[in-house]
Amino acid sequence: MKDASRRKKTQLYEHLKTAVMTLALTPGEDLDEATLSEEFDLSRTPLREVFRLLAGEGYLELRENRGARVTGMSYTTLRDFFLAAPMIYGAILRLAAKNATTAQLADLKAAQEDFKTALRSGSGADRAMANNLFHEITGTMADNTYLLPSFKRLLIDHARIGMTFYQPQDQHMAENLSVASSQHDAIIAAIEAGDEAAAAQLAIDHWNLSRDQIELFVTPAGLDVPLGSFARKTPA
Amino acid sequence: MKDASRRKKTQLYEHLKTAVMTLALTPGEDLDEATLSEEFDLSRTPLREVFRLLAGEGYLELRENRGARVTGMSYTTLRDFFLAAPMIYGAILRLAAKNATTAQLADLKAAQEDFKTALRSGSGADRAMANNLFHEITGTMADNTYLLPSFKRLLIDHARIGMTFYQPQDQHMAENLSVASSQHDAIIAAIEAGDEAAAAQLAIDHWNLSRDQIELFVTPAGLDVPLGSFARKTPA
DNA sequence: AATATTTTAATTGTATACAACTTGCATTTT
DNA sequence: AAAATGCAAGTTGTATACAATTAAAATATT
Repeated sequence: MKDASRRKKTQLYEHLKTAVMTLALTPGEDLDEATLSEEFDLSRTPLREVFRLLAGEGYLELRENRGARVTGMSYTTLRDFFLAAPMIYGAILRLAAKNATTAQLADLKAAQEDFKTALRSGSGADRAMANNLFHEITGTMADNTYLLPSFKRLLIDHARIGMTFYQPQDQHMAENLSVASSQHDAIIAAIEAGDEAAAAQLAIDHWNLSRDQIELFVTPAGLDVPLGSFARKTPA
Repeated sequence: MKDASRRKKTQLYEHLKTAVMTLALTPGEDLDEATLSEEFDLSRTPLREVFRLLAGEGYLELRENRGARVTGMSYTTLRDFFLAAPMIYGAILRLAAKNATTAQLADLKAAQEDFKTALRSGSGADRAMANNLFHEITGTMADNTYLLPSFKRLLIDHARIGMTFYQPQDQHMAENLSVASSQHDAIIAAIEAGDEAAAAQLAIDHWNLSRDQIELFVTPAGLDVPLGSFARKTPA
């Protein structure tokens, strides 16, 4: 009968994880122990252990005598993010190209198929989570104890940032999504070929694309068009 | 009366932390809830929360239904370590040089004085912990949410690896320690001058020195001396 | 009326009892 | 004697009651 409890715990864990990454729980939002305890039919003790676990991974922040809240995002977050991400992900993909097993490569290809499916017919959340799984697998491939903590932390906010542009609001953003998909294909090829340099470069390209998407979101198309013109920024 | 409990908790937390870093608790060693609970006069519930916290930071590993143990170290650990450390620490020092406040710089200088004192009159554990504090402060200076998790993870094993050479076994190792101290001074200077490039380079130099120390430990001096000679490898 | 102060309710943290699981030992079986 | 099974002791996980803290409401004070 302990199996049932274990299941409820991982269920809660997964629920909170995806809720944070898909912004169903917004950054800074408070979590209520009592409510969740009832909803997941789990006593407060194991529930709080899940909180600790999620806090350790960067999903939640715990405040003394003041409950748990979703890890916040500020404008400095974005800056820190794009500073660290290319470096860490470059190293991850380099190592992935070096160390990936054939089984892992098969997983990665499957994840990419799911990602493409999500792009075609999924919701924004589906896309963000499919994309997240793809990158998590590259992390597994890299298999470096010391890089993974930062990488996983990056992936959380990558998903959250991504939620803003996985529901593209104009032609340009939509096309960037298919570019992202092509980049995934190129990443797979580089890993399969064991081409470390190419993999590292693709990591950087991939983040540059993300940054472009953010800029398109922050500065919507049309606003930086020459005065007097009503045309949208021409999509490439 | 809750203050007392809070104190006991942080006491336990700090105790386990330093015990892990100084190898008082050896990698892979099992921890006993009941014993610790009695020793620190703390019930099992908060004690297990401390376990979770330490596990999240990489000090401990928790196994389902099978208690906590000190995070293991294998020979692959060293490889992973020296692969990730120069990159992460390079970035940390670069950011430190960019962002450090004068208050933080004062902290760093104080930490370096403590380190020097430890080199003169402290135990191996004192030296490792003083060195650890120095580096932790540079992490605070860098102030990047995404780099810190990996950096802190690195510092744990840096301390543990360091324990092997903070009790130098020959002249060469001893001299390397004073080189390490000079490098700390140089790091302080680079940060104070805001010289990012110099700081980044010093990070790499610092790890190369650590790697040399390890090699001296793994391959003791004298064994690779030409046949027929009884002279020690000449210290630089 | 605006600000302090006290009281009350709600939430978080700890201790403890109990249930589930793991492990080592003894007994049985082949 | 070796392997398998069952039992007992010890350890880990969960629920719940209670204590401490915080937040909110109500009352008092200027």
